[in-house]
Amino acid sequence: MSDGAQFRQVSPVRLYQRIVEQIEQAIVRGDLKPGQRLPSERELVTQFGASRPTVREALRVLESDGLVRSRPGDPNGPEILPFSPAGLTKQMTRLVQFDNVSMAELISFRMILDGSASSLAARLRSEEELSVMERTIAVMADAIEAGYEEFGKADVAFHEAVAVAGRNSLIQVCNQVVRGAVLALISDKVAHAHNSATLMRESLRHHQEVLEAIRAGDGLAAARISRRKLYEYYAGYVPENERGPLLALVDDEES
Amino acid sequence: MSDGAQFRQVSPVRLYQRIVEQIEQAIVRGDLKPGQRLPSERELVTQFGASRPTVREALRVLESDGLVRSRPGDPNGPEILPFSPAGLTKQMTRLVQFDNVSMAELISFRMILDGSASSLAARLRSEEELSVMERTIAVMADAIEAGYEEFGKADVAFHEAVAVAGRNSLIQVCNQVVRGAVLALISDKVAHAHNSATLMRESLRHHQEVLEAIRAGDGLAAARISRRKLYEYYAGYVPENERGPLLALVDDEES
DNA sequence: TGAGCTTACTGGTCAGGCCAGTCATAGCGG
DNA sequence: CCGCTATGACTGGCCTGACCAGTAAGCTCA
Repeated sequence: MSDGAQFRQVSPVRLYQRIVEQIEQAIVRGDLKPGQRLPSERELVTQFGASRPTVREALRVLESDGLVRSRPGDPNGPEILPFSPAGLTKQMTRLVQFDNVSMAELISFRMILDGSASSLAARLRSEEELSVMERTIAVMADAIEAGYEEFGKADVAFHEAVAVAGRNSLIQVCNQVVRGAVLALISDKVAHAHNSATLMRESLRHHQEVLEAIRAGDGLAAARISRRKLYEYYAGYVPENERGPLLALVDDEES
Repeated sequence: MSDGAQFRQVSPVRLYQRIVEQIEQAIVRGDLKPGQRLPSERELVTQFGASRPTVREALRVLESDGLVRSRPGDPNGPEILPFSPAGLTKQMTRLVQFDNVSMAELISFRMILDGSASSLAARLRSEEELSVMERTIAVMADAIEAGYEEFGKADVAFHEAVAVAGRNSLIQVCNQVVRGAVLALISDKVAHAHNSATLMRESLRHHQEVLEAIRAGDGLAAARISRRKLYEYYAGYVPENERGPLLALVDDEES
């Protein structure tokens, strides 16, 4: 068949890439588990039959991908790291900076993710998960006096709990990433503006409403409240003429 | 204030990282635009005051991040690449393989993204965008005889058009990434299974229904149909006892 | 037994070199 | 005059060997 005779573009594979692939696959396969150590650079040199600079290039790439970490003088060699979405966050942040993704799109995306997570949580949550959410909200209430630092942490914990109850770690990770990206863009403005007991109390109330909807198993309401809450919270950072898509999400279930 | 006196953990910054940062920021700032060239390695050595292995480590990291590309013998030096979500895809794929994200979660996420995109598109689409979608559907219809290869391309094009009309490039990119991850997991099974005119015709009909809902401006219907379509298409790849969360999404707007 | 020193490692960095490839250009033949 | 080819000055890919500043384990000595 002619399909099988098609040729793909080739690109020369560098030595260091082969090394990266081997180590990467060993980690993915589970042959190398987090916490375990790689042989020392000089030992890898003999195992791979490449020179030290080449081995080091591979290690630098793996390190930049968040798979391993080298520490000078460590006699045990580079450490295999547990998975972390940090790499995803980095790429996502890059996407935002590069492709000039607007604040509006970012928040729109958060509304979608958070709304979906709440909706799923409303349908799938167990009793224990519900009580975890209640506890995080209690922490939020206590943290109002402690300042935005503490409050923010509890806020994040609540959203994590919702995402967990929604049975979807992708939403969890993406939401985390997008939240990070949003904060990176408005970090200076937000630090003081949100350090207000009034705002925090309002935010707390919104969270409580979401929790109520989740408890009631009302996915639509949970999603709607989540989205509206986010819109009210962040709309101020979006130019007025770009708020259309956001409002479309707020109205989503009502028309 | 005591907040200001808090110390953060420090980690020794390697030389190559400083180089990566500088080049990275130059790209982000726009000082270096895609297509432009970096100085040669030996020139960078003098500019950064580092040795060639160090400069090369930095270049390898940038290359692995998809920011630049080095070609042997190229007298113009490494090329600045246009942004591509390939890095995101790589990280997302890693997330899937590592954190053992299940097929169910992947598809659940696609249903959310695609549904949201359709819903947004229904509310925000312009007439031109509508006609673009119509054209891609026409291409799909024509491609049924040409085999799944062509059909798949047109399929992707339709979803792209919807995402564009939804005014959210994040959805676009994420959807693309997740679709890639799904295909990577089931590529072998899907190649022949989907190469069936019956399946393609059914898929085409589903797409037409989505388009109708978008044309009518009915966001809810567009989202519901999108999700249902994806569920029917992919449910076979998900173990039965994991389909609960997916069904929760299908029923989402009906209860 | 415990505190301090020695030593054998580790990774970080450098200098310099060889090779194969690419490309522009100079010089050739037409 | 034009087109082709050969040359040479580059490029990146890779290697060798070396030095340094750390770490940590083991040894010595009080």
